[in-house]
Amino acid sequence: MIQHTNTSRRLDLTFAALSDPTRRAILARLARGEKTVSELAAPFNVTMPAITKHLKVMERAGLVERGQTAQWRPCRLKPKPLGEAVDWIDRYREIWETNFARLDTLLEELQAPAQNAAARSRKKAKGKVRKKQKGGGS
Amino acid sequence: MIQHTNTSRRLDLTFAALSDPTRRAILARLARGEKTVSELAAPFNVTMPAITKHLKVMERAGLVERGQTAQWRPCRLKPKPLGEAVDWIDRYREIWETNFARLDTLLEELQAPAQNAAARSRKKAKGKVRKKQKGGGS
DNA sequence: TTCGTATTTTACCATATGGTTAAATACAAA
DNA sequence: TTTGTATTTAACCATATGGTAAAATACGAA
Repeated sequence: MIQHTNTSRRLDLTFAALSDPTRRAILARLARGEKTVSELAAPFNVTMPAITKHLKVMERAGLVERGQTAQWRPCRLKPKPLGEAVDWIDRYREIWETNFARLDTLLEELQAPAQNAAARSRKKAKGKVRKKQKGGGS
Repeated sequence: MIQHTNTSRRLDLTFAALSDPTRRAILARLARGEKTVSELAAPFNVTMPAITKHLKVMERAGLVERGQTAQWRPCRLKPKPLGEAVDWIDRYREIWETNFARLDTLLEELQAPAQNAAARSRKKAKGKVRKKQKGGGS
């Protein structure tokens, strides 16, 4: 029946919010600063209620926060869920890439003399992971 | 009408695939190595067809690849879409955090003597961003 | 108070999603 | 060829999603 902890539920909402191109575009524009609903709606070819709905989805995910000044309800981006999403992905990417590195090593061992294979594999296992990320792995 | 480029469509599918807890759990287990469908189904309280469907969603997103040995169709994780998803998020998180840093500076300027404000803001703008990530920015 | 503007709410519609059971398919082994 | 095991397909159901048009709400300004 799956865990479905609070964190898990939040990830559901965050990833779901990110799975729509209109919402991602809204987010991208929101990243540059606070915007009103009509400002957000302008570039898209959908009606206002559609945007309102999208904003609700993002609000539910904790990705946007809204203000109120007169009849305007400006939106601003809350990046925390984005961080949690990245953290989740990175955890498993890391494991996967470790496995990949291990497979690498294994394949190498299969075609190398057996005596120094263990030593070499211990050596190689560092620095292989997190190729793509900006920093060195932790 | 939104762009809806190929990359955008891929992100749709990837984020949608990640938005379900069962699928995330499958992914997590797949990260530790190849598994057959029944192996994957075992820990969950759902029927096999449900798992088959989940796997199709993940396949469509390019997150899993399947083999075939006799009547088994083992699944293995393909991490590339995960990388693309993280890249997308990181791009906008970075912009947002830059804005945040700028706002910080702005607020500071508002309560500081005007003559050295500009100089101070230029100084502070570095290193503020990417708090959470392992490496240094850019 | 009345008008105009910004936004949300209320039906409503079509399609997608996540699940089920039962039947079909694919293959190995007896 | 029959049997057993792994997996998918088909048909169905309930609910969610993304969209609409039209009405309701909230507020500032005249």
